[in-house]
Amino acid sequence: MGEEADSKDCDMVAGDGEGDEGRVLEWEVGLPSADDLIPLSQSLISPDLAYAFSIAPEPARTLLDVHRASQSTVSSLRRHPTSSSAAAALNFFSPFPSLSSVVADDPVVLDGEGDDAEDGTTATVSTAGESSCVPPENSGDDHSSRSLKRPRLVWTAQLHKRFIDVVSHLGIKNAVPKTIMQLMNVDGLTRENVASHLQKYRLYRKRMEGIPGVGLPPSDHFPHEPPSQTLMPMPYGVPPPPVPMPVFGISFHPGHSGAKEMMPVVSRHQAAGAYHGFVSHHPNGGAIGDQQGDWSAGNKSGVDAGLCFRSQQVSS
DNA sequence: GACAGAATAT
DNA sequence: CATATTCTGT
Repeated sequence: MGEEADSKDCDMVAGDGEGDEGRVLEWEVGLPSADDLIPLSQSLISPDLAYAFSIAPEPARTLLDVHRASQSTVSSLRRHPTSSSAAAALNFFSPFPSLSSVVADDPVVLDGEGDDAEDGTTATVSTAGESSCVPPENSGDDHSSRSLKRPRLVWTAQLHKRFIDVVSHLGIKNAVPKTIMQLMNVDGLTRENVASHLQKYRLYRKRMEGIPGVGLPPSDHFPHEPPSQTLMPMPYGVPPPPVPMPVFGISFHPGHSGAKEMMPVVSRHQAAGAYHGFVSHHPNGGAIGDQQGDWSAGNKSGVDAGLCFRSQQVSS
């Protein structure tokens, strides 16, 4: 109906070949170099592997596809000036986000259905659910993606980080499920997913009110504030996998017999698994110093290399 | 009705 | 315990 909004501000994506002019180096800190990334044109998994797991061959994706998806997301976000405050929060999208690693600079894909880009930069979420990657075609009656129960979402460290980033940017006040969901830009992530997590997050914070030693993030903040690191990551344990866990991963449920089907992705970026653990403090427990794990949200350098989410939204 | 948030259920 | 689902109030 009205393509008025050009993606003027969006052209800073790496589309212009050597356009170093438009690049913000700060954003690239910690990112793998171009050489480390798997080219978009290359599938993440080998054909054999794909076949073995009955994974449909991915359509070739180009940078354009990625950009297109990214832009559509951004523009769609822009189109909804939600509220005043939320709009303000969205602001950091266009001009010049000084964020180090928040939202939407890369579209996240949740659900490997097959029409979204997926690469090193594109985050992907991973669900735990049925064993194999490919859900049986659905014999008979199923109406594509509708009425299908999605597999349980696993909040990986990456996902959680995004969550935290977004929440901290919005400020607790504006951090409501819908907005968070939008800003996280994770395809397939639902409002209830976020709501549920948010609920937990809030509980966690509440529990921690007044506890010295650890700073709590400002409950609210102003329209434009740089991503102050003053946020309170829930204890997400992830960062350095003590044990060699090179694989990247799909977080599968421990429910399935030994079939540990992780994509033997060669990525040397360890991709965190699910976070393990909230601190379980007892309400009246005296000792609160324990840090069962700390949510690795403070991890600036760790750019979300890959969230992997595979939903069994069989279409077709 | 859509949504947020809390309460339950799995 | 982590998430999902359901319920309730706005």
